[in-house]
Formats: sequence, structure tokens, C-alpha cells
Amino acid sequence: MPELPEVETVVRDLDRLVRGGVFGETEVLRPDMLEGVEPDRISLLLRDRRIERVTRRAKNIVFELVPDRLVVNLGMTGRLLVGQPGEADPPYLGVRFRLADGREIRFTDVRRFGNVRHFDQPAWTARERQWGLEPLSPSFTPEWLHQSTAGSRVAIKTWLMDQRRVVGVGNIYASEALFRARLDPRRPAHSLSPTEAGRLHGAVQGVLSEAIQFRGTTFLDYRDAEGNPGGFVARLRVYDRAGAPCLACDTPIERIVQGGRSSFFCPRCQR
DNA sequence: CATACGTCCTGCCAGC
DNA sequence: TGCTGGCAGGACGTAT
Repeated sequence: MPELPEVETVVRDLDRLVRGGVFGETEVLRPDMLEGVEPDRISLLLRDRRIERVTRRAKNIVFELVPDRLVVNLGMTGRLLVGQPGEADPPYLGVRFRLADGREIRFTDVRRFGNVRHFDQPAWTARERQWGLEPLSPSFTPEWLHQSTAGSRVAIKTWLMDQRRVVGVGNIYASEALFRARLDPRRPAHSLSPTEAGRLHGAVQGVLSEAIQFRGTTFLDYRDAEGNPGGFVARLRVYDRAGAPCLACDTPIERIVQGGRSSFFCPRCQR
């Protein structure tokens, strides 16, 4: 799933559904989905702990236990589903977090690129420093974007997806933002003028905000915390539309590969 | 065989 | 020579 809008959707669902909840026993069915913790240790760390709130940092779901944190990254195919007592286990169940009221938070992941970690306060502070700016925060400005891109020769699409600079933008929204900004994904980052950086800034914020409103994009596997797909697929303008007419000029959308990932763009609109 | 909503690691190369 | 930062490429399970 999981670019910023999808993670944000799950986080809002979880905050509404399980905030104030208390962990019971944690059952680890796939130990390799835990990073840096043993199964019996995570169960011990969580038992009787209250979820103060659920937040997002970059593409991570953060259960704030105060002062430590349980952090889930969904990888490509991970899901975090709130289940009622007695429900059948979903496929590819990796970790079951039981809550004191009988409900469960279930972490499933076909490909198992996702993971669960536990951070104490200092470890979390250190980890957070490795991530770039939140694109929907006030610190992400057109000026900052222009100055930061100025120092890099990588393609702007690759630049956008580097979580050390700006977080939350993945393969779908990188293509979508560049289409909205009318920029060719192959442009070297340092070649953007202040005006173009300004357009990109608006495009990134615009596409991410709209996608959140539509509860994210379900391309293949993404589901929200209640198992429902996102509604933004129908609003995608270029992603997965190779050969289809550009919504602005009818030119066929092209697909190229950059850094091993598909990029979609209109060769006429995007310069 | 190619492709999939993400990260992390390795290894190369340039520059100090 | 040796370290460092930037960057490309591949690995990581599984499914379609």
C-alpha cells in the first residue's frame, strides 16, 4: 500500500477505532516480520500498555504508548486490520495484537516486506532524524524544494521518492505529481527553475491531499483498517495508463523505467 | 517472463 | 591511500 495517503487513511481509522485501547497478548505467527525484537519480548513490551494515539511519520504507522512506540511499516502489501472477536483469521496473518476488549489488530502481508518494530524514546528520536520533511507540513515550502533540488543531479522522479528528502511520495504519487506540475520525470533535479519547483510543490501537496480525501489508491493490495479499498484509483491521471490518451491533450501516455520502477507521463504536456 | 503501492544493502566512482 | 557522499542496481517473498 503504502504511500502517504494510504498510511494516513489507516492511521486515522486506527486512531478512531483503537485509541485508548490496551494491549493484551501479542501472537507472532511470522517472526521474520518483527525487526529487532523477539516475539516474546514484543508481547512483554506491549502487554497492558495503553494506546495514547495513533499517528503517522513518513510511511509508518506509529502507536504512541508514551514514551515508547510500536511502529508498523506496511512494505508493499501489508495490511493492518481491526478485527472483531470470533472473526476468521485473514490470509497471510503475520502478527495478532489482542486488545483487552477482545478486538484484535491484525498485521497481514503476502510478500512480507513490511515489518513491526518497537522504539524507546531515544531510538525513535534517532530514527526520525533519518527521514526528510513531511510534505503536508508548513516546513515544506516552494523555496525549500527549489534549494534542495538544486544540489542533486538525479532525475526528479527519483529525487521525489527519496525518503531522506521528502517523505511519503512513492511510485504512484511521484508520477501523478509530476504530471500535475507538467514536468518530465527524467529532468535532473537541479534543472528545475524556481517557478517549476513552485509548481511541483503545489502538485505534491495537491495530489496527496486529494488522495487522502478519497482514502488512498488501491492498485493491488491496499486496504484500510476495516478492509476496504481506497477510492483514488479513478482519479489517477497517468499511473498505469500507458497507451491511454492524456486527459489534457490526448497524446498517448508513455511508460518508462527509472531506477527499476515504472514511470508514467505525457510526452507532450510534461517538459 | 515481467511486473507489483518499499526499503535496505552493497559496490562503484568521484572528490577531498 | 583512505574516507565520504552520491548514486545505480539488486535483494528481499509471493502473486498474477
